[in-house]
Amino acid sequence: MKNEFSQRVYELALNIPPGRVTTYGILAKAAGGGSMAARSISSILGKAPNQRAIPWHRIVYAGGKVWLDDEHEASRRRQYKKEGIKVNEKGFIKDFEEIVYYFDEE
DNA sequence: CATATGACGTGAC
DNA sequence: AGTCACGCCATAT
Repeated sequence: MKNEFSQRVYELALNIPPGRVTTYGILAKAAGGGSMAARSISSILGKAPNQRAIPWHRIVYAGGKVWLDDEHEASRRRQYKKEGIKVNEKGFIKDFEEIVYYFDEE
């Protein structure tokens, strides 16, 4: 069912290991859709009731680009540093290919 | 059922 | 690397 998708997305999002990151595309694909379903991810998680439990900092753009927000940039960088994730000044994750999580590592 | 929206992806410049 | 236009998908109204 379609509802399965959103449920799966939610589960996967919360299942991202600390110190690792994933992209909207990977998440969407792992949930049963394609890379192009990334839009729905933000739609689903963005409208989820308990956003407080959603690890947004572990969900990045394709290529390891981190979502930048002038207001909460400092706190986000702090979380990344806390998990050992290095982020560039430009907002790109250092060694992205090494810490990206594809949900297929078992 | 049609339209708008969202923490996106991809390709072109 | 940065920006733009267009495409894609699930929800909300």
